Amino acid sequence: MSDEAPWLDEAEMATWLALIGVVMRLPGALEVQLRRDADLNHFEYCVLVGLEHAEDDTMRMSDLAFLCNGSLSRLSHVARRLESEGLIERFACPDDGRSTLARLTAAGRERLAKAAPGHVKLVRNLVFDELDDDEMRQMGELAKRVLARIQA
Amino acid sequence: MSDEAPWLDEAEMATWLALIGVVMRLPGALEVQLRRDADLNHFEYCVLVGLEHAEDDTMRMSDLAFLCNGSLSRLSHVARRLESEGLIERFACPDDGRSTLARLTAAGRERLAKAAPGHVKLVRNLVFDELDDDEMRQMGELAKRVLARIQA
DNA sequence: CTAGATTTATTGAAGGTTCAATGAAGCAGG
DNA sequence: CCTGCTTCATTGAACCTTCAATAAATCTAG
Repeated sequence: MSDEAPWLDEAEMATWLALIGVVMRLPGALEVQLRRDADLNHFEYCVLVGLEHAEDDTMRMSDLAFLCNGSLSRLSHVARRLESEGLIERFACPDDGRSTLARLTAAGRERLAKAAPGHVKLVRNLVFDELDDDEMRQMGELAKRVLARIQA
Repeated sequence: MSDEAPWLDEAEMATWLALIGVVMRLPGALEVQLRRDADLNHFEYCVLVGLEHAEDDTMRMSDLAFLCNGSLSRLSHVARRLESEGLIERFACPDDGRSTLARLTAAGRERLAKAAPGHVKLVRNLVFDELDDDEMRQMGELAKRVLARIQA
């Protein structure tokens, strides 16, 4: 932990305000579309996408929670809702009796299909259409390095 | 709204995952410190900081909500809590009968003083210590442009 | 001038997230 | 083995945010 200069200078403050602005506003912007097109919030969408990209559409709860950048408790509550809607199913892990596996159902895949096209369009519209290829890669690299610190 | 290519290529996806990771995890990381040091969540902290930087420590509710990247309804609920703790006070705007002004109290300033040093340290630790000056400015510029799209 | 539209703010209800507690399953050392 | 420690997951309560409804003040078009 750094232990120096008390506050941020002008350039740092400008950067921080822009970053925190994106952090605070992006989820809400994404959720408008997801709610309208597929009645999902952003975290629910991440869960379904995470499963879709996994082997056999199946993943351990705790791995899924990490992938989706949420707590296990949060995922557990969300999984109950998604399961009650038939979008995922849960079952005991054969290899480790402590673990639960979650799997995307056909209905879950259909729901995802309703959300995804509009979601991608929106992501392009909000982020990628604004950046050229160099800027996009630079943004990714910087975000990746900051993310590594947050996760540590 | 762009209306092209259906999904993100590999580099775009890597960028998106890093960006969304920061977006999802940063608030939680900040709140641990704020809760510990000053029993505030991040939005409450933003409200107090916003007022501290304003003329006469006073700002219209709707301007404050925009500055803090939240809805007016959210601010209204939070303002009730902060006011009941004596950290801010609210009063009618003399110029426009529809508006309410919020002002930071002495107690609010003290509470902020408990939170701020640790908050700045954490922000430096998570973000600015990772970036050199060029990278910091680049990040700020890119975030600013993306934020402009989100706000529009 | 005034009727309707807009801006500003608050409120209650519904829904989602966090936090702490609980418990089951596996692991590690004696 | 069996005791304590760790991992994995769920749960309920408390808390926070969102959404829709409400209402007051201001603006605007005719």
